[in-house]
Amino acid sequence: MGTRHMSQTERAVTELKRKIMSNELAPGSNHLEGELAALLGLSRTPVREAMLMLEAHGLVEVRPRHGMRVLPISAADMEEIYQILTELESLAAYDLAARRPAIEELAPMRQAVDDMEVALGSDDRVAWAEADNHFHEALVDLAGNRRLKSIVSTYSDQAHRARMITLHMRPKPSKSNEDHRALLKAIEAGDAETARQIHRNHRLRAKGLMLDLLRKHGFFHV
Amino acid sequence: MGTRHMSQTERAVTELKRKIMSNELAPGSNHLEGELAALLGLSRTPVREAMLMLEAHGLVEVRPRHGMRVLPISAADMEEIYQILTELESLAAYDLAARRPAIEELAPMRQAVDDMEVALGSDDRVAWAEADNHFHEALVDLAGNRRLKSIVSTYSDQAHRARMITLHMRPKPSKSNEDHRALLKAIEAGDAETARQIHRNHRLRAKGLMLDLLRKHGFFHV
DNA sequence: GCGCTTGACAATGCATACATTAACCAATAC
DNA sequence: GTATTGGTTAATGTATGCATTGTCAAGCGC
Repeated sequence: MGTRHMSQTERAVTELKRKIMSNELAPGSNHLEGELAALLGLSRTPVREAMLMLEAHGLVEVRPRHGMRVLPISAADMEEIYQILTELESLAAYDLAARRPAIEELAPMRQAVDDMEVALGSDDRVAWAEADNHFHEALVDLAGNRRLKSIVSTYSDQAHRARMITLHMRPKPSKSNEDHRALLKAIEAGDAETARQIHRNHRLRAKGLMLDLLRKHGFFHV
Repeated sequence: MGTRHMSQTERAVTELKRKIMSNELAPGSNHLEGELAALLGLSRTPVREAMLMLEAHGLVEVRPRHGMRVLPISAADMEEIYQILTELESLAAYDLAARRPAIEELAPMRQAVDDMEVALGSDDRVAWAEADNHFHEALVDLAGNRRLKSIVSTYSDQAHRARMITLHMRPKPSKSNEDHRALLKAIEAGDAETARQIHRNHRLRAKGLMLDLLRKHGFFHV
């Protein structure tokens, strides 16, 4: 891996983000600049910069004298996030369909759907989730709005922990795969409005499902 | 003013942002850490942090050895931004209407519309633009999705310079005021879907108008 | 004249030093 | 027991120092 030319700040961001996403740094926990610097084997300066970046990405909150606090994600937070993702990804679906992409451009999306199909067959939820991520990522990628892509990526990261929790509680995600195939078809047909509707409904259903699970299982925060 | 308890970093962010928004720092211009530190009378550390924050807000790009570059905003950038604002503000309109706010909650929006009416009468474009900002700000504020509010605020800032340029080229914004009144009515009636449509159309029209002006007057960047 | 190499310079990335000040705790007053 | 005050401590905010390294340009070969 090309960690050779990474700045210390980047290293800190990457490493801290990994630790947060994997719950190695527990939601709600506090971490002082000095601690983290020692933990990562760096001086406070790059750690401090990394903390500010993570704060900008909504993963932590920096409170003077208390270090950074890993933000818990409540059901209410997830609702905010899913609403935003719903609107923006639906827009991406619309735009992508509207610009009538060449068939081969859609290869990543097709690949992702195929992978999801396989994962579904062997009930490998982790593989399925990964392919699902690829699908959504390819969608906003191909839509071509760089800012939209950046926002979606930020909030997908925030949602990551919650998705991992509900992954094993939800029913087999076969309906999702149908949605994805249908979306792909609408995009291929250049039917922008249909693409938007399909994806919007897909996201709305996913949102409802996730929130139900989070609330039912008493996760007021993650 | 409470600039007393502001950290130097905050001061730097505020001041640099002001300079960028007012074109005191020209789009496309480059500025080294050292220069800015001297300019603001600080050491490089808080300036450096401020640069990173402005980069996170999409106003500048930091390139090692070249300092920060004030990002020009092209018509293509404005299109991206307006698409995002359209979707998210329309969602805000929907949500606000759906939660049937108390009449007095909407006072800021009503006030903004009144102010716009007055400004329109005396053809005071700057005052009109300010009131328009208040209206949109109040809308996303009242909708209650904090993340949505934060995104909209970020991208509104990015659009600021372009809006200021087209402000005096556009026709008298009377249609805007009609839209705002209609939106307010739909929200009062709790008619979420109508509110969404009205605001979406409002934004789409504004987008088209602005892009036409930018392109017609040869502003490939601002 | 054009492109490549080389070397000096200077901007940066990071470490560290230091003053400030908020948080905590103990002791006191009520 | 609770609230208030004052002192101590340590985390931060900022400045500064220094090694690294990318940039730029002059000079060289072609």
